[in-house]
Amino acid sequence: MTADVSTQTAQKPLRADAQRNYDNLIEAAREAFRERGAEASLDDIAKRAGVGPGTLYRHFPTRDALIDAMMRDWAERIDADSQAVVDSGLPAREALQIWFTRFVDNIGLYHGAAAKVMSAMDDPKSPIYRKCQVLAAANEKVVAKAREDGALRDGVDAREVMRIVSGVSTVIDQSGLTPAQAEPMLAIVLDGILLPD
Amino acid sequence: MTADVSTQTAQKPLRADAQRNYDNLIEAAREAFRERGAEASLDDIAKRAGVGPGTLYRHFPTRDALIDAMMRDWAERIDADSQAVVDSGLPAREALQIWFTRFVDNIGLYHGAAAKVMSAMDDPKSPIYRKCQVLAAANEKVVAKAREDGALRDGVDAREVMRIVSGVSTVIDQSGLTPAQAEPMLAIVLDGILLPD
DNA sequence: ACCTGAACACCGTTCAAGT
DNA sequence: ACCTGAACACCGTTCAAGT
Repeated sequence: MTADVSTQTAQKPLRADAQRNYDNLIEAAREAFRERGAEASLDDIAKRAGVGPGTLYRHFPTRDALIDAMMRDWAERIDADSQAVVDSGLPAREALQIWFTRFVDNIGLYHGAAAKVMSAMDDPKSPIYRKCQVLAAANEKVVAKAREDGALRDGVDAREVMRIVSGVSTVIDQSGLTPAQAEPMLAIVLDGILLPD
Repeated sequence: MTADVSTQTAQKPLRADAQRNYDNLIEAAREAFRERGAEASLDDIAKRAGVGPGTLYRHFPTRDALIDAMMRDWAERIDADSQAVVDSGLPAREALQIWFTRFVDNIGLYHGAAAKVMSAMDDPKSPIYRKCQVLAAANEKVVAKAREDGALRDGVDAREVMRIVSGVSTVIDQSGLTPAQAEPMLAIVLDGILLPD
């Protein structure tokens, strides 16, 4: 189940120069997206990577395909974070609080990332859909643990929890707040899904 | 306090042809934004209004200035909705539930509107900032009423409530859900801010 | 098999020339 | 005082020519 992360994905091996271009493009994209946000110029990314624009398009036919490739290790980080929380044995409120905080951190890859992940959540045609499924599964796991502990209100659905925490993430991202400023909103969510007392 | 809404804003009167162009541009913008979302082509809007692109820029030097003009009656609708809820005499939960639902509806003017309002919320330099202030004041009023009724948890801040409901609105908008599908998320917010029992 | 970069298209923005 | 539309700049996207 553990994939080879050092090269492309799980595809046929690339020619040496192509592999280098591929890696350079992803690195350049990370920089550019961090600096400029989700609308970063693809031409600029190609320039930073030292390749022609055609090469970028060869490897990544769409902007989303490039973003998807940038997020390779992201899914693994998500899995690790959710597993750590479930294994921690912490009480439900603390466990969920940590998980939500990690959620907001992880989804804030660059300006506009939270919104992009959100649109992909319900769109199976999006290249990022798979990544969202990983996030959904991780969230489901943490919420299920809290439910087993008898801590959740009746009718609380993991999917809705994921949606609302994504919403909080978008607020942080779009309003230019720091991740720490998500805390009051996350407190509302916690009180909203946990049984009182 | 009630403004003349049939012409420009509260500015000097425009020459007759300029006023017609101004109105046509706003109408064209409403159509275009509804169809194409927040990134609608300005050139296309000018064409729809039957004017040159220069005319659009004369009246609205930035995209946000045009959006702000489109939202003229919006602020009044917000005010009316919040007042109606406060005057209704409904119990806090029902009142807030109706207000939040209206909030989500109102902020979903076109695809991308919720995110735009959110970014303007904490940015006094945005042309839309004033409109956000109106929304914030209306929300404050409804939340204050619930607090007077002794229905709110300690430490619940109207600003945070506005942020999280804006977040819910963005989820609806970005994920292509219907406003009705906000209900489970709004239920979480309600349980999160109201005193149990 | 992969890369380059010129070429095209589209759109935002400005401004000189008009009325 | 206001409008027009040509002109420019920037960027996404394609593709013929190269290695």
